[in-house]
Amino acid sequence: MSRGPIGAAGRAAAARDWGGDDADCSVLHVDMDAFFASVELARRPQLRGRPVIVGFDGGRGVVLAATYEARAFGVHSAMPMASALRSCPQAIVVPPDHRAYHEVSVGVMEVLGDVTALVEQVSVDEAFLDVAGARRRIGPPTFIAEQIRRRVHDRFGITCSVGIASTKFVAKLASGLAKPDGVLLVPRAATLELLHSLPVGALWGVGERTQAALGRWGITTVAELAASDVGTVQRAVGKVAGAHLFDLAWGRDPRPVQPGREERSIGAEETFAVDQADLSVVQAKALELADRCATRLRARGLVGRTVSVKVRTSDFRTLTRSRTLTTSTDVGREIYLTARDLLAGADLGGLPVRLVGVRVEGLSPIARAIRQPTLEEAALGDAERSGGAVSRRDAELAMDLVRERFGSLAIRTGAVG
DNA sequence: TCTGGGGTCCTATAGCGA
DNA sequence: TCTGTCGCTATAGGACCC
Repeated sequence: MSRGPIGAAGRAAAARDWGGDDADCSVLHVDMDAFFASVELARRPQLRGRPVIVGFDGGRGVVLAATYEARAFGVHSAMPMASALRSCPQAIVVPPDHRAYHEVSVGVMEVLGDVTALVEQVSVDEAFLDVAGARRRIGPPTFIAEQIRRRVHDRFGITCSVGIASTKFVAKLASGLAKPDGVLLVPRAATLELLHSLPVGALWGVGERTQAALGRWGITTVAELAASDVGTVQRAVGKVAGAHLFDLAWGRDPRPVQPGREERSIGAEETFAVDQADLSVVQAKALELADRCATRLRARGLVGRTVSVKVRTSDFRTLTRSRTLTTSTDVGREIYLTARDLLAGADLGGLPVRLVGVRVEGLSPIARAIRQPTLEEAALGDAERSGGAVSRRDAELAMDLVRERFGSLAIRTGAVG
């Protein structure tokens, strides 16, 4: 689901055959092609060959994924749905089904896990593999790549592209160039020639702002970045990012493939169909979102210590406020009460609210954390608590069970005073 | 043209104790 | 004792990615 910063001409030049020397090329980047759209097509073969857009029709939605037939009309992910439909009025719009995508994602990761244990999942539709070990057991990286592609296609009816290189960044670049439905090997010896043929925007971490910042220093291509000195790059974009970009431009990327990275935060946010001037409506939404966060925390056996809220006002400005609790929690009501407090303290300049979000950070496994009683539980006193009075957390755990059995709409938290 | 929702990581700043 | 500073933590905001 990448949005290529590399122009068509640059792509054609860079996507060429760079030779077959795979010595030292043990990093694979596997990336599903138009993932959400492909899953929909696999379920509805009658849509094959037609421009399909995944997203919500009407309202304030954006394009989540588009088939290559739709992309031919200039449609790309993150584009507002309204402008996508102006460019491609004949497109078939399919609402997203995240549960289905998650299921396929889990299956694809299983396929990758059969190759090696060194799999680092980066998002729902992509992962890095270190096949240095698997190579002796299975075969050369290009063989492994084709095997993965065949298995994913046979099992799920979707295609993926694989980049093979000596570093994560170049492997990712290669998978992007291989798209759709291809494999690209970039031998170590060819790395610099490839990199130095690209615009700076091709570097991982260089978006619109960074590109503009580098542009002010006359740097528009990776070759120019590599030719300037580190100090200049650092003055343009900051110390850490500057050193990192300079390294990438010279093909240096020491980051290893890291399996099993832990989650850092869990959050939920929602954009209102119409901007809300009524704070009580915003609070009610915050309650729902806090509840969603808590349910997900409990499902993963995690607790979090910092609660943060995000508010986007009608002028599209975003404001965040956060507070660290004395003890970690997975209780929706606690998260909500903190969020409500933070919302009340935020100065929105009298503007209506477009979006509200709640996020819990500073996560740790509940087994490692000592969960303190909530304020309410503490108020009940030890005797009552041990004597069977229902704690807030127990009540929410019971709700989890009901939701699991009867669906997420079966039970909801009421407005809290 | 009018901008979602899930995240990660970095930077600046401020307060605090040594 | 006063002051500067270092390191740590919390907080706010921003850029970026898919």
